[in-house]
Amino acid sequence: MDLQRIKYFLALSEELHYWKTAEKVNITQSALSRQIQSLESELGLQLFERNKRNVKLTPAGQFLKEKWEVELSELEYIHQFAKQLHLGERGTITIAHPDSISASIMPDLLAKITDAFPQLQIKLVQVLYENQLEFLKNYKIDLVITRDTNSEPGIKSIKLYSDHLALVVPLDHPFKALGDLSAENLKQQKFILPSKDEGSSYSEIIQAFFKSYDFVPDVFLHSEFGSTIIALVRKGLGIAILPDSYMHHQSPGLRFIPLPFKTDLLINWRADDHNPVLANILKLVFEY
Amino acid sequence: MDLQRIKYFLALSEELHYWKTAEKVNITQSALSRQIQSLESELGLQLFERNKRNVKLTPAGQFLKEKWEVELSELEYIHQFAKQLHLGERGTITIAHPDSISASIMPDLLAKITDAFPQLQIKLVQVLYENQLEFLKNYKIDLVITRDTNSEPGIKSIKLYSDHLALVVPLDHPFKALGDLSAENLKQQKFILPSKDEGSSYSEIIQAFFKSYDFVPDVFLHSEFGSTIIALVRKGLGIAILPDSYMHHQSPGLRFIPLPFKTDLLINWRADDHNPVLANILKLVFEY
DNA sequence: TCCATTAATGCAAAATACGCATTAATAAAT
DNA sequence: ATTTATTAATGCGTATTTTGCATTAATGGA
Repeated sequence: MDLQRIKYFLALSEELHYWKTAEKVNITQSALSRQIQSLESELGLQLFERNKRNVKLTPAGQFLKEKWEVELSELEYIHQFAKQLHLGERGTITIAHPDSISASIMPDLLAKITDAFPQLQIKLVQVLYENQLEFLKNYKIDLVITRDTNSEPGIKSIKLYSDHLALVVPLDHPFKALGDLSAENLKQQKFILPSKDEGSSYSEIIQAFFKSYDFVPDVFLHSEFGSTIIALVRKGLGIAILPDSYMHHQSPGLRFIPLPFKTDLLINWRADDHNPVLANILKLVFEY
Repeated sequence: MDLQRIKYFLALSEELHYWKTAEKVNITQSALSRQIQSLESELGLQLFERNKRNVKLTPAGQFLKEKWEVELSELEYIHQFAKQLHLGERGTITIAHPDSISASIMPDLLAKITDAFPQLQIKLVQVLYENQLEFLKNYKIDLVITRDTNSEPGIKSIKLYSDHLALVVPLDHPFKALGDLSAENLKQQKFILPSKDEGSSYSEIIQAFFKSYDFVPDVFLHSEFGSTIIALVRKGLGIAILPDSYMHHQSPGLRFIPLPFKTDLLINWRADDHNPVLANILKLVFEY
């Protein structure tokens, strides 16, 4: 059963006149007549009561007219929706990102995405460092922003941005600028640091920092969550080293002292993921 | 867009294998391949991600699979329903009938109808004598049972049944049988009769009855409704002449004395009404 | 009774769909 | 690295379906 036939039927059911209908739908009267006939024989019922003079819907025809109008418009909507999925203008994508950029890069990126593709559904999730690539491979997430390069086959990634590291201290702390730091006074500080594996390259850079002052820090506490670390520093429980993206968070009472160390942000996705939504988002990211 | 194509698509979306699917739907792999291709080009989107080795739904394909499954089953249901309308196994018909047969012929007839066509919706309405044919012509009712022949063009009718008239008296009334009636004692009775026009031929028969005893009745009250008349007779307010179908009503305390007069019941419908439901009901009625 | 209208139909041409055989890409086996 | 097996796509000739034109036949109105 061709949907075009149903459209012809609907046109005829409005006009109730073969000639006029045929003209309106741009076929000949003979073609229209046969289309209706084959529709009737396909359904095994009569759609119109007709003689050489009049055309009138049967009860079954009337019923089908009403129902088919609804079904066809539903189908049209469905096809349009599917087209948007195809173009990557609709659909869902799940993104994992580190807490550190939730107030800096992420809002900008998300604004850009929703601006370009307002129908897109974006799911943001927090994924522990150790699970990131596994979740990506298992289709639990489609895009993950990390601070660590990966060498997995099948996972593509590109550098998105470079962050400076910063020493985070309370406002009333004696450290005001990079020059205030020395091996001696650093030794007297209590440090609150990220867990060893919250982005291993990031951890390594922090180690490098301590090494440059040639001492082993007194680590008071490890936390995986930057916002927790910031709260602890604000309460005066210690000082921290964080990517300076955190400066964009609402953090009164804190001073960020930039350090000459950088940490990269990378965006990762499955190489074989052909979801058009992903393609569109990557396009936006690359423009970034 | 042919629905058959969508069915092929759904089959392939289950199997995800052209050969197996083609075999299952009884076409060659080449035909299936082209069906899917033309479906894709019709929709302007890709349904499957495929190379020479693997077949996989795209997001749009996955979406359409789910939606089309629903739509197709809805359409199937609709077509089946329409088929039943065509066969007159479903649909609505509005029937008007006189009160007199609501406890005799009507229950039998309705039982027969619902037995043969359990899906049919029957609307029973009361229509005043004077409106019966007008309502029938104006499509307010489809079938009307009357006690009067009609000569309207475009209205067909056949005789359904013949009723005897009966004299209706309270049990304690001196009239016990037809022999008890005479011109003298009839004159002393108060009569409760139907309105002059509640089926004119019926009225005429009653007039004929009185004429046969050669007197003019003392008519205490006219009513269009048989059940009202019966109630009044039971209360002793007078005696009545009614079709003996009323015997089938629950009417304790009454005696029906059959009279040698008959009144016909006719069933009427529009000659040009091709509603299959009507045809089915008439078929049942004719068997009656 | 005649005329105008109009849905159905015979027929040939055009368009479409199909099956067969083959090709080409790719994953698995050696 | 090379071979083999699998399998979706495709070229081509055939079969089927659909179309338009012209005509027919039924019907309501003058």
